[in-house]
Amino acid sequence: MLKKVPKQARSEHMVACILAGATRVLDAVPLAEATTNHIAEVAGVSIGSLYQYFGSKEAIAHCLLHQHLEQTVGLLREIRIASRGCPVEERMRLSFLEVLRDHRSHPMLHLNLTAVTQREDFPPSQLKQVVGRMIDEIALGLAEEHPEADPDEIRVCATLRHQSSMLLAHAALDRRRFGQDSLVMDYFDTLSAAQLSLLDRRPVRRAPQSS
Amino acid sequence: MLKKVPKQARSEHMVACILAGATRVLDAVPLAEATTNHIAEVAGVSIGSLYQYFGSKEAIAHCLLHQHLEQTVGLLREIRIASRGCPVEERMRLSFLEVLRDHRSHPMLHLNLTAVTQREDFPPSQLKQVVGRMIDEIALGLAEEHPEADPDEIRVCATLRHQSSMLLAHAALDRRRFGQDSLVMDYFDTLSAAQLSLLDRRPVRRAPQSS
Amino acid sequence: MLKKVPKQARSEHMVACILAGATRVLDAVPLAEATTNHIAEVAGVSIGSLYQYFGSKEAIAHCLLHQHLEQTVGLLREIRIASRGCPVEERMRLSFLEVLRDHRSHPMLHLNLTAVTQREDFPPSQLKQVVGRMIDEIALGLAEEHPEADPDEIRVCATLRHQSSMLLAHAALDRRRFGQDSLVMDYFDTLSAAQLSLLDRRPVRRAPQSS
Amino acid sequence: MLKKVPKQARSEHMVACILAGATRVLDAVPLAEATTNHIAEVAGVSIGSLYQYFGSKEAIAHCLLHQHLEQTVGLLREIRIASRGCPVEERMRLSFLEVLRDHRSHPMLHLNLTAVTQREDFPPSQLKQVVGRMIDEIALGLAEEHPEADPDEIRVCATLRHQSSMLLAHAALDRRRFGQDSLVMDYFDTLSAAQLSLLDRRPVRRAPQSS
DNA sequence: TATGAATGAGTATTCATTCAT
DNA sequence: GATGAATGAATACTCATTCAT
Repeated sequence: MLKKVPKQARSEHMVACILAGATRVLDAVPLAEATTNHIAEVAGVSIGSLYQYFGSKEAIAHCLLHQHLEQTVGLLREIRIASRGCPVEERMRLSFLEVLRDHRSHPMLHLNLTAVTQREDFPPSQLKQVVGRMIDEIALGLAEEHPEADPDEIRVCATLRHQSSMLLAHAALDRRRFGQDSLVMDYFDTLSAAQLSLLDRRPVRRAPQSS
Repeated sequence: MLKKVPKQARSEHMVACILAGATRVLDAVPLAEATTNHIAEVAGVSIGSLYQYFGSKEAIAHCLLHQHLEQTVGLLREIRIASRGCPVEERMRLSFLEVLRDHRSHPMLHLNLTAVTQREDFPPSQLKQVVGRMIDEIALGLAEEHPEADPDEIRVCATLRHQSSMLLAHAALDRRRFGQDSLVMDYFDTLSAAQLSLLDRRPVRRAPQSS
Repeated sequence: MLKKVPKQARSEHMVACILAGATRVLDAVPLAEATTNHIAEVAGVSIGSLYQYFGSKEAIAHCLLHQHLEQTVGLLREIRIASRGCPVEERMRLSFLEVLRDHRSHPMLHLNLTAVTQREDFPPSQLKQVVGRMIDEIALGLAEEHPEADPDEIRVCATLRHQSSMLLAHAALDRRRFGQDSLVMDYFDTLSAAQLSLLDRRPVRRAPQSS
Repeated sequence: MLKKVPKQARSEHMVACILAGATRVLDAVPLAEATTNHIAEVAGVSIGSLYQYFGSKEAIAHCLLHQHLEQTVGLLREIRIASRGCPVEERMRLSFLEVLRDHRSHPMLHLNLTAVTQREDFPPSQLKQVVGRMIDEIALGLAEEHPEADPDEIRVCATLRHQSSMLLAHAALDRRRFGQDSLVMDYFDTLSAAQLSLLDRRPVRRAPQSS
């Protein structure tokens, strides 16, 4: 990802500055419209230095995405541990609220980073690993609630939760549709319950309570 | 939308070619990276001709989106009319399968068109109208099933269905995660039932705090 | 000049329309910014027809210039003949007023046509002839006043008059400098007198009357 | 005027090269037909570098015009100071010879720069100031000769002198008409005397109607 | 190592001109 | 002849990337 691993304090600070600049820039314009010169300028770093550490514009985006995923995984772990003992719905909701908060603070950024992921030429290895760790973390949470469930099934379910949380959080950014968060949370609760019921092998389909 | 309305057969063919080319190109790369020259080349049309009918790169994307939405609205209507008498779940599923098939045939394209929609400078009127018609069409389907429901509530529900169908269809594109459609349909059925139950005012959620 | 000499009434009308359109367009924008499509549109003629009669954009400008010079030569002749018997200054002034009026009615056009003349690749023969006739006409006027003067000298003087009249008329278009025509005419009279004195072989130089 | 002020020696050289190239190009073709790529090529500089310092094609022309006017103002000042004590005609002639020499060395260039001035969208401030300084300089010369004259009248006269010098110098470029400079100088002397006499309030005109 | 000047391939768009109808 | 759709070379300008200082 990084062209050169920063060893000295100065280098580390440089890389941090560049990423901070990139965060600000990519939170305002799509990656394709963001220029490296602009990122360097906002970062308060010379364009030459930027290329000392990042081989290309995409490398910056990838690094940012990586950094962000790592951060989120950490947060989710903390919440999982801290919320032990709470009712399921509450635990699910707490995690999602964290994701939501994160998206709300950098609306465009997440759209951009997701777009990077969708590219055909998306580079695998490094980033796939972090996504994997994210799924693992979610799976851990589900396993705590359903110790009896098949691990494979739990992973599939975790993957779905990850996907849908991201999608819902993105959608929630559109204030025109989701004016109030209560609507989003309602939606989330419904989704979440449905998903959990899938895990219970007792599908909700066909008007369950109406019988 | 179009700079000049094609009158002769030749012109119509030209516009069709350009849109076909744009479809192929935008199904491969994000709009920001697609070049007008490339679109023209793939369309087998000179760049000058492209600009004879479309004032800008964005105009092409907008036209494509418009065309596609119109098509989908039409399909949904046909399905709604043809499926009268079938059980609810079946009707819902038929519509969604259509959406899914469409996404599957042009995976990237839909991602791109959605991205266009998210742009801040997204132009209103023309396209917003078609999105409106789409919601209306979904609302009609719901109203047939719930004639007693409040029209406003139906529209909200229709909007949510539209959103979630899109989200699910997008997610389903990721073959790495949804290898078999049965999984997607399971997911859809669950979601769909949950949403319908919301309309019934009998939420699916298990043990909400309100009890 | 013309690709094809119009023979029929319809063709002549066509050419007239094109030239009228070109006049309107070139009176608004510099030749380099005027497009043939725009000229055709303003002329109410198809672009294909325009190229039927004029081989290129420049051909139109040249034709316009030619037409205009012919017209001016004719006007100057009429004035010369009609003003016989008037005092010299009056005669000179009458001619210049005609030139000035013409420039005032199509300010930009003259600037443009002059610019065409200045081009390095300005084509000779045809247009040079008309300019020659213009000089001849002016020379005739001077000869009537100075029958005793050497013909060659008269031609040089006529050339100077032509040049300076054009220049002065152009300059007079700049209302910021020449707010009132009286100033222009004052200037013209001074110039004119100085030129006539050159012809008298009694140069004005060095404060003539102050001695 | 300049997008970025050159600080290092290298940058200054770059800007100098670009302006030199632009001078050569604009001395051959009208601004509208000069391409930035061509200017860059002739200047031996990459197109990117050109745009590093000049925001647009027009910016180059304006800068060139500015530079040239500054230079001329400086020259005229030097001549005025150096020629103190010489007879009036001599002083006037010396200044004009300088202008003439300048035009002769870059015939088309001056035509082009003047054309730039005539554009409707001609930007004010910066360039207008230099033109103002030019008039001021000429006025200073006149004031030395006519200390008793009204300052306002001197400025009007200076403006006229500036105009007519330019016009005459432009006209003199046409070697077909002004084969020898003696003719131009004769013409200039006559004009100059006439103008000075205007300032003396004793018009040269022969037999005006006011007598 | 840090800098930022220099580079030039690449982009959207225009417009003179051709030619099938 | 008249039309206007089609063409594509050409243009102004941008920006990722390199490299001399």
